[in-house]
Parts: sequence; C-alpha cells; structure tokens
Amino acid sequence: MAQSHGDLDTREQDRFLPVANISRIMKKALPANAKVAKDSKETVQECVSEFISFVTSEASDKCQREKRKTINGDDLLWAMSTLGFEDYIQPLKLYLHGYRRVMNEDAK
Amino acid sequence: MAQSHGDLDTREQDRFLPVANISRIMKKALPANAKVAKDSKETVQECVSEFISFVTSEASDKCQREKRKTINGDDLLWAMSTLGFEDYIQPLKLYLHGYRRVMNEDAK
Amino acid sequence: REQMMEIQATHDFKNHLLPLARIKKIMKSDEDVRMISSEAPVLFAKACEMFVLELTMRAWAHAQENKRRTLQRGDIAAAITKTDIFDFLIDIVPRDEAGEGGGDDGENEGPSAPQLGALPIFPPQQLVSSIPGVPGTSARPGYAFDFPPPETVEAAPSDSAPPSSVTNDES
Amino acid sequence: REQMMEIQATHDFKNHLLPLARIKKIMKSDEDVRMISSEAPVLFAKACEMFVLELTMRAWAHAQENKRRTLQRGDIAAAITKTDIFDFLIDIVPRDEAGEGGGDDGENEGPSAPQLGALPIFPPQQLVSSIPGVPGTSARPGYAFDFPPPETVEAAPSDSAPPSSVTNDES
DNA sequence: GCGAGAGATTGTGGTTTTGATAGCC
DNA sequence: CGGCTATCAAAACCACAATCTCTCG
Repeated sequence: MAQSHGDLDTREQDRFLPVANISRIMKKALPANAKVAKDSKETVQECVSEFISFVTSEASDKCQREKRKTINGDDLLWAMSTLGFEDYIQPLKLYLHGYRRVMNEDAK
Repeated sequence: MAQSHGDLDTREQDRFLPVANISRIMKKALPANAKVAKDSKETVQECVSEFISFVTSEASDKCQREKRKTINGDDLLWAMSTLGFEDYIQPLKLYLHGYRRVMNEDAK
Repeated sequence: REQMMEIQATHDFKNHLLPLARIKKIMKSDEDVRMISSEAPVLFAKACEMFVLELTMRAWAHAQENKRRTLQRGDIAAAITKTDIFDFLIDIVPRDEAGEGGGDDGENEGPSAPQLGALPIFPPQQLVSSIPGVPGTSARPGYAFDFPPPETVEAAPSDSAPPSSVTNDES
Repeated sequence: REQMMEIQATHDFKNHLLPLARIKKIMKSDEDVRMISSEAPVLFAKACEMFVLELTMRAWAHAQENKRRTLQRGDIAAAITKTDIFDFLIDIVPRDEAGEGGGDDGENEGPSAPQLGALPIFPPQQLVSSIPGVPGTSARPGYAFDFPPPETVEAAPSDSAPPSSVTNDES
C-alpha cells in the first residue's frame, strides 16, 4: 500500500509548517538575486519543526517540575535560553510586550 | 476589500446574538398567525446587542466609581433601573432568586 | 409531583433562550469591561428576552395599525420612535425610515381582518409584570412572559428600591 | 499619521507569518504536552522566524564560499554542522552529506559575481538584535528582523506584566 | 484609612456536545 | 416566510490558575 498523499498518523501537513511560509521567511534572509532550492526549503521546514519540539520539550519538563499544566510564554523563553538561544530572548520579550499591548487595547 | 465571511475584527457573529434565538423569542410575543420578515429579525438582533452594551456600559461606570473590577447582577439591575427599565427589575429579581436557589441546591 | 415541579424549574433555569457565552462576548466588546460575575449573563439572558418581547409587541401594534400580519423593519422603527426608553436605539433605524407610516405592501389582510387598529396596546407595566406564581396577568399560557415558578410566591416586597443592595429583598 | 502606525502595528501582530494552529499541533505532538497558553504559539511564530532567518543566513554564507547563488540542502547541512546551538538538528542531515564541501554543481555565477566569500557573517548577536523602535541595527529595510514597533520603547512595561520573572525585562 | 492574607470567584484552555446556520422546497 | 435536514462552528462544561473581594490587624 503506497502512502499516496495522506497517511493518517504521519501526514506531513501535521508535523511541518507550510513550506510556502518557510520559503517566504527564507527569502527575507537572502539578497534579492539569491535562489532557494526545493530541498533547502524542505530541510529548513523539518528543522523548524524540530526546533519547536526541542524547545517545547524543555519547557514542558520545566512545567512538570513546577507542577503546572499550562506551557506559557515565559516557559518557552526560559527553555530557549537554556538551550543556547539566549540571543533570541530580548527581541522576543519586546515582541511579546507589543503583542500584549495590542491585544489589551483592542479589547480582544 | 471583499469581506467574504469572516472579517477578523468585525464579525457579525461576535457582536450579535444568534438570529434564530431572537426569532424564537419574537414569536412568543406574537399571535400564532403572525409572520416575521427577515429585516425585522435582523433589526431586533441589532437592538438587543445595543441594549446589552448600553446597560453594561452604565453598570461598568458604576463599578469603576466604586473601584470594583467585577460587574455583578446588582450592577446590571441598578443600571437598567437608571436607564428607564425599572419595570424589568422586579421580575428579574424574582428570576435571579430562583436561579440562585437552583444553583445552590444542586451544588450539594 | 413536587419533584416534577422542581425538575421543571431546574430545567428552565439551565436552558436559557440565549447563549450565555455570546452575551458575555458582547459585554466584553466594551473594552473597560474586564471581569463579569457568572450570574450577569444569566440575568441579561432574561432581560434581553423581556426587551425583545416588549419591542416586538410594540412593533406588532404598528403592524396592526397598517393591517399587516407580517412584522417588518418599519414596525420596529416605529416602536423605537414612539417609546422613550428606546431612545438609545435611534441610530439603528435611520430617521428617513423611522417615521414611515408603512405602505400596506399589498400584504394587508384585507377586510376580513377585524379592526385591530385599536387593539389593546399593553401598557408597559403590564408588559413586564406578568409574574408566574402570581395569578394576575400571563393570561395565555406559553405566551409572553412565563417565568419558571420561583418556588412559592415569594411575597414581592414593595419594589422600586433605590440604590444599594437592589437584590436584597425579603428572605 | 500616528493612527497609521498604530494600525500597522496591530496588523503586524495579527498577521503572523506562520500559522498558529499548526505550531500548536506540532507542540502537541509531544504527548505530555496538554495545555498551551495562547501566547505560546504567538511567541513561537516569531522565534521560528528568527530561527529560519539565522539558519538561512548561515547557510547562505556556505553557498557563497562555494560561489553559488542557489541555496541547497548541503548549505543547510553545513550551517547546522558549524553552529553549536544547531546540534540538535544533526539527525536531520546525515553526516555523509553534512561536511560536503559542495561541488559547484556547475551553477556558480562565474567571475561576474563579486567575491562574496568574505561577505560579513553577522555574529549571532547582530542577527537577533535588530530591535524596531531602537535606532541601531535593522540596517536594510524589510530585510531580516523587523518587528512591528512596540509603541515607544517601553523601558518599564507598566502594562499588564504577569508576575512571572523572565518577562520582566530590563533587569 | 490602609495593607495583607485567606477564601471566594472568575478567567483560561481543552474536551464534549449541542443546536444555529445554510440550503432547499 | 416557515419547515426541514446535515454539518460543523461554537456553546457548555470541567479543571486549573489567576485575580478579586472582604475581613481583620
């Protein structure tokens, strides 16, 4: 049985972010005349999912240790920091503050 | 910009009560042989939302004056009374008491 | 048998005619509304019901004046214009259609309809005072305001209580 | 004009480059993840964007070293191998292709391309420090990290700051 | 009058179930 | 316009976490 397009428990669309979005972001990191091969996009696509799982797992452990059930933004920031992405923290904190401000002022 | 069906911040479904429910209540106020045009339902639907906002706003002001954060039933009754709906107060009080009685007794 | 009444009452209080979640959303559309007591949407569900009933009845009167049996937007507009406590709704019905006498739309009942133009417009007091346990109004069963009976008739105290503890009556 | 900025900021926060629902699904692929705060996917959307940008830039450097203008899988692999914080990705690029110096594929630009081999590899700090309101980095407009400007730089966020610790920046 | 703390109450997010909606006649 | 039905958005529900309220000093 060839898994033509949709395997029930291993569908690409469930484990990966859309490749089009990934591609769009990649282009932002490259000069206008750069090209991006298909396998690059797919590899990055896979990397991103791994990144999410990696960070989420660490954050989840922290939550279990602290006997909380909900993973929140601070848990993720802490996890990224622990895993070597401390450079991301500061911009993300600013982003998070902006987001909260917007969410609060348009009353959701 | 054609807002096909879901405008992110102005969806009818978020500001209005379901028209089917409004219609059901309207029928209760009418003889069995009466008909209700679509416009009527939609207009009443809009009026009800306005009513809620109207009363809520007044109640909210009262809460702010008294430095409380939670709008409760008494605030609403007070607001309706202030805004000219004093005729509603008495039935609503009875209803509220009945509701509390039921809630308390199945809480045990 | 009393069990039945009890179950019935409980059912009536748990099956609201309007979705509480949606009422809450509308309340929260006011950006400085942050916290809402759980009984506030319950109260509003009933209040909205009464509000719709009153508005509809008044609109119906206008439809009857024009010998129509179909309620139309203009009837709602007329009810709003004629009733002062509905002043806050003026923006919803643009004035150019507010005062419309309402052409018959060719939908009127014709001569067969008894002259209902003078049909009793229930005074507002009557409109909202039909209390279930209280034998008085609520003539037609299942018509207009029918509350789930509040236990026994809790002697309604003299209402119109000024501010402060609006709820604290009797008991 | 300030209204425009506000609208723009709001729009930027509401139009995420990555679908939040999908991010949430991926988070939930870890079976002991049950509950997820609503802002977690939002944060991840931005973090993933930064992650992709950094990975792509580092891969691009490798492509340039080989005088190519097309990013290929081997470039990603090289970026992963050379950067220690990307160690967790080793399984994705089997080692036999990880260190590949990358034949030119006969696709290199030839002499017309300016020697970009020494093109500045932005140190990671630079990569992620382009803060919107802060005039400093974010050199090329619309390139790399551009945040919707958080009003003015709120040094002390008096806004609804949760009691937690990490969020309270500006130590 | 003010602060603090315990207890009461509400918001939040996941899960289940209901009934509103969109067509059609 | 009302009645009917299938479908799926969303309302209700529950447990947990956050926040409010109210008393006491």
